Amino acid sequence: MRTPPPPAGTTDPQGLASRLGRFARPGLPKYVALRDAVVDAVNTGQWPAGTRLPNEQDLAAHLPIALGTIQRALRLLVEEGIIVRRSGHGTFVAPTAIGRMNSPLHCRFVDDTGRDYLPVRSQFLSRAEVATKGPWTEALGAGRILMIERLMHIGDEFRLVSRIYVRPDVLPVFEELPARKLDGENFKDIMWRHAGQAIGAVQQFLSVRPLPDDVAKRVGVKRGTPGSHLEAFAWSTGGTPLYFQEFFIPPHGRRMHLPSSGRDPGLLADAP
Amino acid sequence: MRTPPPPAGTTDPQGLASRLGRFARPGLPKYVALRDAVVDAVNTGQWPAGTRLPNEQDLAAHLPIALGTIQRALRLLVEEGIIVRRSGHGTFVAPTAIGRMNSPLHCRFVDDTGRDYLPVRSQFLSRAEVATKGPWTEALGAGRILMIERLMHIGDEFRLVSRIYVRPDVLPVFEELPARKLDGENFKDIMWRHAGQAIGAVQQFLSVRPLPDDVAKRVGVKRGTPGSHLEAFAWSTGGTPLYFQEFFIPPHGRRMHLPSSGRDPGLLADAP
DNA sequence: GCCCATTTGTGCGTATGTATG
DNA sequence: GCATACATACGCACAAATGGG
Repeated sequence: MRTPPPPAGTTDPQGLASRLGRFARPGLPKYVALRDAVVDAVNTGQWPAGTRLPNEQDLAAHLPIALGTIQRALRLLVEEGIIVRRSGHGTFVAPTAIGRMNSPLHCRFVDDTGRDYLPVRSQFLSRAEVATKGPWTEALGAGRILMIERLMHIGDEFRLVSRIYVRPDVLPVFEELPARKLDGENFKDIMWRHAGQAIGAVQQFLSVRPLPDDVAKRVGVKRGTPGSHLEAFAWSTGGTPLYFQEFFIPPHGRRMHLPSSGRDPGLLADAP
Repeated sequence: MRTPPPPAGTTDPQGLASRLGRFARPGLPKYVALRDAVVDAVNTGQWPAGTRLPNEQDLAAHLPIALGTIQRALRLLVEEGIIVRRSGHGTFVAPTAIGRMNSPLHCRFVDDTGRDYLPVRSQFLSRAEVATKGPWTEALGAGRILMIERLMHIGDEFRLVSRIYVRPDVLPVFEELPARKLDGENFKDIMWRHAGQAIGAVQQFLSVRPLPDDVAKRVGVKRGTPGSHLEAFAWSTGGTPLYFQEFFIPPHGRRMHLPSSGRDPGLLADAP
């Protein structure tokens, strides 16, 4: 009998072994394949937060991977914030593993307590193929680019406009899904479940200038009101560009929590 | 004869061995000690950018550290952006190693070419001990806190106000240095040379609201003009809080490049 | 184009130390 | 004290990338 101190259940090495088979490819380092297998198990919801992983010895015994390599994969997962480990205790899926991987950049506005975020509701505005050049072409390269524009309602306090640019050949979901599915809360879940890739690096740029007229109208401020323009580029851990996203943010009374690359320490309360 | 393809010179394992002695302490993992020794050599300017490090075999042969452990330290340094490595080529101090470590968050505004930053000139405004509570107390804890306020001139185009909060017991330089030394270009160099710690994590918050009146006056915009308020917390790799910094940014025509945690891929031109 | 030395990158197996309950 | 499990370290072998002859 094994003791599962935190919530949730445990995981058997066998299950991971079969999963590993789907990710192991010739040329791909084993520690990457193992990481991918774990990420997948977490992403698909099969290993909810708090799930206990087998210990290092068990993994090394039941997988065709040496202990040192196992450890390297686990270190990688810790750095990415997917799992947490405690000496003499065990290895567990991190409390917020899914959210951290899936949406390093959705709108997080800190509430009055400083320990939580305001609820966000997204409203689909438009989806279009863009042919013009812009920051998105720099990042995503040539080829077809799809833009999805949404209006984000932040805790019934204010609104902002978000535009995300993706390559439909990399993320076909965006083209295939009916417009109404692009609406609502679970946008990001849908999105990264289909991408299946973890974000490796994020680059962000901020400018402060009058909001475009159409945006000002959407978010309900006077024409010419200055606001923040936040641009973000995201790459997978493999280095392939994933998306370009821009936000037009009118003046408001909240603090927006910007994402950092890789492991995100979370809110200040539980900072490193 | 060894061939040093990039600029600068090479390094001998012996020199590193003596340096390592100053960092190795009982209880401290060897890979951390080696990392610290390299960081120190780079920070003190003794290994300028492009300096070639000995290869893995040499290091393992001349240091009391096994190859696997050497590799772990070098991986760590790569993740932190201190060194760059190329198979079959060698290990070199990264082109911008100092800048990246020392100032993950100084004002970087992209110029017209999109490949470089505008020149920044900083002007000392005031230094004071703050007793009031604020975001800085959350991060830095109780105890004395020193605030240094500066006016940053961005490429003769506009100005912004920067305030940095530190604990004088952690970074005594800030208290000891005469005010005129806190002025000018080399502020950040002075600063992190004395800190000797690499930044491990950065957390950032953005709000958009009217600039405080005193700030508006300093940067030369009308009272009540909305601007961006950027707050940043930085921790060392060890997890101890290093500083809290805030920027008041008026509307302008440039893109500010926000720092990301850990290794920073640089400008878009040389992104991953 | 091809071989070859150099150097990094990956993987294995083992041993030992340290934190936790 | 004791068992468990993570953490560090060692030494070796081989694969893959690079650059020069």
